Amino acid sequence: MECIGPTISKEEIKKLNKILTFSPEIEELSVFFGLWKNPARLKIFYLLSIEKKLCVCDISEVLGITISAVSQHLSKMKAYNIVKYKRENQTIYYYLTDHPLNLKIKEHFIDSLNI
Amino acid sequence: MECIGPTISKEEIKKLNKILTFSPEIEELSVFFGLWKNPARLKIFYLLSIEKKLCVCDISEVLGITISAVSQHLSKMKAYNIVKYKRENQTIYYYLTDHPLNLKIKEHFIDSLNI
DNA sequence: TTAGTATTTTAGTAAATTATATAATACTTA
DNA sequence: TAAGTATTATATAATTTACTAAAATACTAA
Repeated sequence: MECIGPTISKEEIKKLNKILTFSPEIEELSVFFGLWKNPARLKIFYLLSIEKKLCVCDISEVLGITISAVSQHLSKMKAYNIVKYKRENQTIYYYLTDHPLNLKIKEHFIDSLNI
Repeated sequence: MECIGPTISKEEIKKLNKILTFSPEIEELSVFFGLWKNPARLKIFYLLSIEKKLCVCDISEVLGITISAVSQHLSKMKAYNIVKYKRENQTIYYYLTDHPLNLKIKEHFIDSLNI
């Protein structure tokens, strides 16, 4: 079905379209939210906010998914600077970064969870 | 590969597992973030925060996607109480609700977009 | 240097997401 | 009531996601 009668002016439409057609900031935000729409990653975030540092193996045990799956989640989170890691002997510990969006997610969404 | 040596105790693992295995709040949050991981829905949200009310046809023009696609996005957003609508003659206008998570998203993420 | 532990990478698959096109529905107004 | 406009619902195809299993890599410590 065609769009015959928009309720805002052609100019307004053109202006808004221009603003939004190429908007890297929105794309970036979208990717960022994409990371949080996954319950496993939300849980990892929650765990790391409590325990400060954990290894892949710990998280795998707690969440009940394979180490491989956890590693892949962490790798995605690492790519967006949500977590970092440091090695201590054989164990690689992951911990949350102080990425500004991280802080917002924690403060406004995670900390208010009633669990 | 098996997990032989977790770095936290069996009790700690069991406790955390119990907390997280069934956690409707996290599932809910996950669904909510899922709504914003889509750039089109982020843009719709942004548009509605500027224009206050818009019809499917307006949004379709601005975003350059079919009316059908917009309608489906709005329907998903409606289901989670992000938008409501009211009919005025033939036109159905959508507008943002004051859902508390809505306000947080707007205040902390949308308003700080530099576009 | 070799065996053992920890983790990542790769490959494959099932499920979810997002878009389009088309059909159906809802309402207005001539 | 019939024609026209606006919107939603349904079916489907393409893409993305998220998991597992197995192979590869990285490091430690005997």
